[in-house]
Amino acid sequence: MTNQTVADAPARASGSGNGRKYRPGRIRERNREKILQAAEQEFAQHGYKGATIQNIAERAGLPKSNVLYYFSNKKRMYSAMFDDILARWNKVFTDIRPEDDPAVALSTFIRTKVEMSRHYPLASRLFAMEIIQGAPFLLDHLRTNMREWVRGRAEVMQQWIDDGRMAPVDPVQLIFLIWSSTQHYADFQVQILMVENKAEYEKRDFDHAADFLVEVILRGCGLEKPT
Amino acid sequence: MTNQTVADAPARASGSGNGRKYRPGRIRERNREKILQAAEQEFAQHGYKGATIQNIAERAGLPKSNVLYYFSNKKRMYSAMFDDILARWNKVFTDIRPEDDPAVALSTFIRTKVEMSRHYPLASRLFAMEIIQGAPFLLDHLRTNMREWVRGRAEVMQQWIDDGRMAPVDPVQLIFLIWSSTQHYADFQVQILMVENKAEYEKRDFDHAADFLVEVILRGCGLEKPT
DNA sequence: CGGACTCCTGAACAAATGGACAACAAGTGA
DNA sequence: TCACTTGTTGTCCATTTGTTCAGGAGTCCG
Repeated sequence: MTNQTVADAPARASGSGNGRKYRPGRIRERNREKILQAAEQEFAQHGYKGATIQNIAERAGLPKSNVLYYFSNKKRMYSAMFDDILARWNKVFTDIRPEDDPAVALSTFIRTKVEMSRHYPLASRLFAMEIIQGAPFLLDHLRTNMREWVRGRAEVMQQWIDDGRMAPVDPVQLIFLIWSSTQHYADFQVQILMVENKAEYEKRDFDHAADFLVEVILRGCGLEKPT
Repeated sequence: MTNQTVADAPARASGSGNGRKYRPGRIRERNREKILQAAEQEFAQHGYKGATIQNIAERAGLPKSNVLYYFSNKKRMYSAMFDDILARWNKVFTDIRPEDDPAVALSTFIRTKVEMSRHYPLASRLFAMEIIQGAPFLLDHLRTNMREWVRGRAEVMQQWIDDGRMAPVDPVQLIFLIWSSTQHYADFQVQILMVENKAEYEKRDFDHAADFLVEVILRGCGLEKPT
């Protein structure tokens, strides 16, 4: 929807029209990035309504007016963030094909998602927040893109099942299971750390979690951990 | 922590001291309940910062001032809610013992949690929100009660493993897996409904989900679905 | 240098927000 | 009924919030 190449910045800048061509400028890109990063923190922590532009500005180390220069209002800023995040995600997700080995494919899927929880915990929490709040901004995305995505993967899994290559479990539920269990490490980080009495995550924690999930879920699907 | 029998209401009512004994009154209980229910909706949808007393009042069908009469401020109202919810939860959770059958015990655990997602989706979302926001109000609860709870269950499971009654999987991770996968149906309701192209949940959806989870997770632990 | 554009920001504002309070209404036990 | 506690609510207030705006600084190209 929103075009994110040039952003929507000027908003009320002068007439534009047909002057000399002008390079978008590096400053724009740099500040945009700084702000979006700050926004990610703030929105992930307080949700859409709870987040304040003032706070975002402070996190970014800029005056509020400057933030509003780049994103003319709160709503647009919020959308822009999701455009960014969804683009980032789309880049990572690999396809699965009927001729793939189920064990390898599922294992890769799980490990990829755990890595995402590790590298982009804020994005994960942000997404969780948005959904819990009723997905006012992402409803459309869920209804179209995500539904298709799930349908596609589920069909491949069903193929595997029909070919007797894995146990007959509901593929859609399986996707939900993988989503929830992997995202959990990002969304409920605080809870996990408290329960495990740790100050912060280490790399090996994620490796351990991924190993566990791969083992249990694959076995649950009648598969063996790939070598 | 907070005593919830008489609430904190009067706040600035006259001296109290030693007048005649006075019955707490039914009105109090009824309104308190109405407000807490409204608060549950509002806080679950917008988080602590995003929720407004005005909105809660409207949902409860009362003037804002009246709401503030019962809960002298926002923070107290939020805590009171969690006192309620945690009490409700504690009532439901059954213990597990080393001599129990692992398959039956885990199966019951999973089904109970799915039922909770079905009956108290707001509470689940509320809890999720609180954790995502960094658990400012529940940190202590996580660090003490919940940690102990997990430790206890994990010990029993470890016992089962040592006795060769289930596959050697990390018990703590297993608890996280069950938590995340079952809560998912409450917290990410909108996403699931959109992806499955449904308007709302039906009872059978939860039954189906519970059956799926029991089957996959139990098999993942080297167990067989109990009859 | 000069002009055209981008970038920056303090000030101002209307609306919303959490909360205080005082006056009043209703309930309760004797 | 009376004395006292509990319940109700309109009004007020300081602060915060999203957003506008006008003017000024900075940057780039010829």
